[in-house]
Amino acid sequence: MTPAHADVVRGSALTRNVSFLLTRASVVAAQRDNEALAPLGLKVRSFSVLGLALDDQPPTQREIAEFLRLDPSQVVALVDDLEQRGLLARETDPRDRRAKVVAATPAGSELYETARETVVDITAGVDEHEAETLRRALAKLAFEA
Amino acid sequence: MTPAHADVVRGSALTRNVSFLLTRASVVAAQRDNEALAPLGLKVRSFSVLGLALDDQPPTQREIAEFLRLDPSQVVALVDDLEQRGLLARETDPRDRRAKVVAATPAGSELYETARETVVDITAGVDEHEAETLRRALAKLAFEA
DNA sequence: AACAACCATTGACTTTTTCAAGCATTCGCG
DNA sequence: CGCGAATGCTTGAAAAAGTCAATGGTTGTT
Repeated sequence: MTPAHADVVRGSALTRNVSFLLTRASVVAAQRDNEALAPLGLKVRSFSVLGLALDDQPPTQREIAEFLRLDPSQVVALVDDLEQRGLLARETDPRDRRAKVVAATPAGSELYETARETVVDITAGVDEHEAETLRRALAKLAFEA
Repeated sequence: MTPAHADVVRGSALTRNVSFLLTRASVVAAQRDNEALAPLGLKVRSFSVLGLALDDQPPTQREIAEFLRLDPSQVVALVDDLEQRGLLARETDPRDRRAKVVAATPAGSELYETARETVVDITAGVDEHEAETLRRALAKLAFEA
């Protein structure tokens, strides 16, 4: 076991800084999730894209980019990868032929399901009421743009 | 105003995924903070390092790396920059001459103070009780390694 | 019909992240 | 004590992620 060197610093004012806690928590979560998803050939990014593509009314790439706060060009790469693996498909939006709707294939939704089981819920150590307040507060911060 | 394209996707299951909310919220926060800090020549990273160097018992680079979850080599670059600008100083730790203790200079702590005022508190729209639960829950997630 | 706005894509470029190797120092153990 | 393993900082290279401008096809507006 590492002798918790970080404890020295634990008393820092940063510990009460929500921005800092946010980034540290998200890094911790992302590292864990990426590790869990690696065997499936996914990362949190591709996992999220797959999840969005699963919707009844699948999103366009632009919507994905906005939702995930990515540059559209990054979405291209993500979708390219998942499409080549047969996990989702691009279709030009009939209502706007510039846009491409991204929908998961059966294989994609199947993989997503196993992936979802693989990723342990991060709020395991938190009680349900607290977890719910957490979700609500985070959602507020995440979508306050 | 943009017609909130992302709303289409707002109902996605991801919206209840804490990991996702965490990363999205932290990206939003980081972008805002970076923007606010830019005029001072700081980013959230350097701001954090400065904050840690302000402690009564200043940390070593290794401790900074661990606390910020960065690779030690990244800390080198950060400290290099801040040191060249006279905002902090390296001193070899008398108790372990391999390690270098990083302490803020007066100029550094002054800049940190103005920086702290510049960065608007992200929990402005959240009531205090909720903010406190948020902090507690985030801390749990952030340090559960 | 013409023009501006918009989506997806490409390519270039910068920044961030991740690794491995190096030197100096410390620690544990014989 | 002395020797090898481990640790802390530093460097440099490679991979990944982020940013930005330009292009082709399409839409919407005038």
